[in-house]
Amino acid sequence: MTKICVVLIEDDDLVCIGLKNALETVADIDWLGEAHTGQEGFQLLQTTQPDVAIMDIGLPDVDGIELTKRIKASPTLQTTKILILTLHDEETAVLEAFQAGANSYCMKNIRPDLLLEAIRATQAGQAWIDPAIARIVLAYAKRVEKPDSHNQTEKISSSLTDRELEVLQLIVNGNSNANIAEKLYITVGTVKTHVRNILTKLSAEDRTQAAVHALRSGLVG
Amino acid sequence: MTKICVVLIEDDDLVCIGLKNALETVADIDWLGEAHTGQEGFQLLQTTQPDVAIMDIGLPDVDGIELTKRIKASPTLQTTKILILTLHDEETAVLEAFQAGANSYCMKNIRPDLLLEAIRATQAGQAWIDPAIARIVLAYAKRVEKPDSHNQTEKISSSLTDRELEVLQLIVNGNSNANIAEKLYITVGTVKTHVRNILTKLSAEDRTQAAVHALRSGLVG
DNA sequence: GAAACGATTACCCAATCGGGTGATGGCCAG
DNA sequence: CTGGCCATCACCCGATTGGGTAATCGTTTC
Repeated sequence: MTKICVVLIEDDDLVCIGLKNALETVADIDWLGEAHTGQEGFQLLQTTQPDVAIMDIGLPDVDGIELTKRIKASPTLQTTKILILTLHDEETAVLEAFQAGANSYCMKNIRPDLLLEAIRATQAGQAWIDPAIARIVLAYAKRVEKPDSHNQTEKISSSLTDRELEVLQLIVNGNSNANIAEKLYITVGTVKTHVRNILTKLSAEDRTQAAVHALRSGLVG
Repeated sequence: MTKICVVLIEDDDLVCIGLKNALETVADIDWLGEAHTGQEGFQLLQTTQPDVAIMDIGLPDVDGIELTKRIKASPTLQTTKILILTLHDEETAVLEAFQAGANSYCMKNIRPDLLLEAIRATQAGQAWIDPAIARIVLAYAKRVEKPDSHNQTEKISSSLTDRELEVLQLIVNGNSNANIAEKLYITVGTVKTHVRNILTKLSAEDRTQAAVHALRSGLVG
């Protein structure tokens, strides 16, 4: 059996040591070394050419997302898979990392046995997404899923007029009635009428409920 | 320890028996029964009110996607999480299932121990996506680019305290400050303080923006 | 041509919300 | 044991929201 060659790029010493101890002794893992900064990490990658690079997002110099882009852009590192290991669970960080070409994404509090599972899946060319992260990606996928939604959403949205949908979208985007009025070149009075009609049609008691309903049902993005 | 109540909706007898044997003996699983058709399954769900419903997509009458929609539309089954277990790894099926509101998605060839992991994660409100499926969802999310551009990567959200998260969840569920106070057995004054802190931490101007942010970033369900 | 519907505007009023300020007690770490 | 963090509560006040009611002006549809 061929071992999986792994390097770690992580600035936190504790995490570094912990992972090394946890993985070094595993039969099918070949621990090639670790780096503490992005620059250093890139050097290490060039010389070791690992199967899987485990990396933090929050590195002191070059962050994990930038490093991911460089790896994907490097002709000599095309076979290296990237496993992001981080504390961040913010939407932008997660999506940016994947956009950059990261293969997998784990939280630092992941159980060691699951991390091992993740490393193997990543090496095999699969994407392993931490459940906590999966929610974010899903929420995103759900939000962009809509260009061709001709299902039950149709019925609800058909009860809302075009103008009302427009107002609803602005509500979801966090606008006050005054802001909406400004953006649609109508008076606040009109906006209030639209909002009231929206609330009635969606059986919502206030704009917050309307926004949540709209997002969950995919009425708007 | 409270057990996780589970039902299975699956037309293939072999898979049915296999799963039952595999899961019935697990300590924290309470096997409430199984159904072989969508109709039958819906009945079973109504009477048993399980924590997690494991279901096939390819059912003879009402398919898993339709059934998922019905569950999500049913007022009495709001707490039931849905774990799709199937052979299908086609993009449309996967995306449709998630759009319908499925929480997790596993392939039938999943290893039993990982399935167990998936059930637990699902019950806990997380999304467990099979690595093979994750690739599809990711590829999709990647393909559809984000139209909304200017996002100033604020590092936030994880700084919310437990209590604040609790309040945020109630906001998303459409509660007024008075309602939240009632449900948490605290006064409105306290709720207002929490809400103000939430708004500050999330850089939101009002509760609606906070709710939208929470939903989008997966902070709450 | 009348009826129905959608978009627009205005006004009043009560409830809710959000900002500001300040205070108390519990708990934990240095 | 002191300072910081968290949860708790109380005020005040201005801004915003949502409900009710009513009116005008186009389209579209029957």
